[in-house]
Amino acid sequence: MDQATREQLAKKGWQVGTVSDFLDLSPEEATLIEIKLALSRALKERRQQNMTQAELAEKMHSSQPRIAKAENGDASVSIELLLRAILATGASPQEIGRVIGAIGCP
Amino acid sequence: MDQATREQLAKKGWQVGTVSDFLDLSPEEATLIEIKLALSRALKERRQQNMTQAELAEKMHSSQPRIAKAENGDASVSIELLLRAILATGASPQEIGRVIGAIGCP
DNA sequence: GGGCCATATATCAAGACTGATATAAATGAA
DNA sequence: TTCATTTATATCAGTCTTGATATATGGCCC
Repeated sequence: MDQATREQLAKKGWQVGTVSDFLDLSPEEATLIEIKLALSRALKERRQQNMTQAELAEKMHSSQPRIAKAENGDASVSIELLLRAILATGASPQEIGRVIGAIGCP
Repeated sequence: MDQATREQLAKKGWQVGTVSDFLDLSPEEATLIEIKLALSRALKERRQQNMTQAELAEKMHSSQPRIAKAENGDASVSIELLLRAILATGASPQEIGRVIGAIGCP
């Protein structure tokens, strides 16, 4: 993860323990964050093709502000909510598998 | 999802709203549960090849009882913890992607 | 400019998830 | 069987995530 990415993450509330911890995330922690970011990007792409944040929120019994946070990779959004949202856009497990499997593949 | 699967789930605490709701989960809710179950099965397989529950727990700063619950598909375990555990066994995003992508593929 | 829609940000109480702890059950070797 | 190891179950206080709500910003047409 490069420095620019880290600064972006910090702005969105990502922190693991102290700030100094944040400077060297374990590979596992970094991968987990990458999974979240990949899911939020995929969510945004899929949702934009079919509906508005408010519509998706209603469909999945959540709220528009929470979808906004999910799409922006906010740290307060769980993977669980990201997956629920992506599934609500009509994605299949296969599509989700592809999104996660593509992480780190140049 | 067949009847036997449902009965197993009920025993582990899976419920969405009331029991009657549980009898007809939305496809999205069902898929989310299938994702969790697939991840917990994969976790158990991978972990057993290399280490004990206690060892894995220490490596990822969790506890042995929580790993046990994760491997048994307990409803009180989040996808987040499942992923952290699988990553701690050394799995790559690609392997996780395969696990999720294989859901529903006979 | 104003009005309208979509998205972003802030706050908060209620509920879910967590690690820790204790303990019980299973497994297996001697 | 007894003992050691591993795994399962139960409880609980602290923390994190949630939906709801209010509000702010941004774009776009008139």
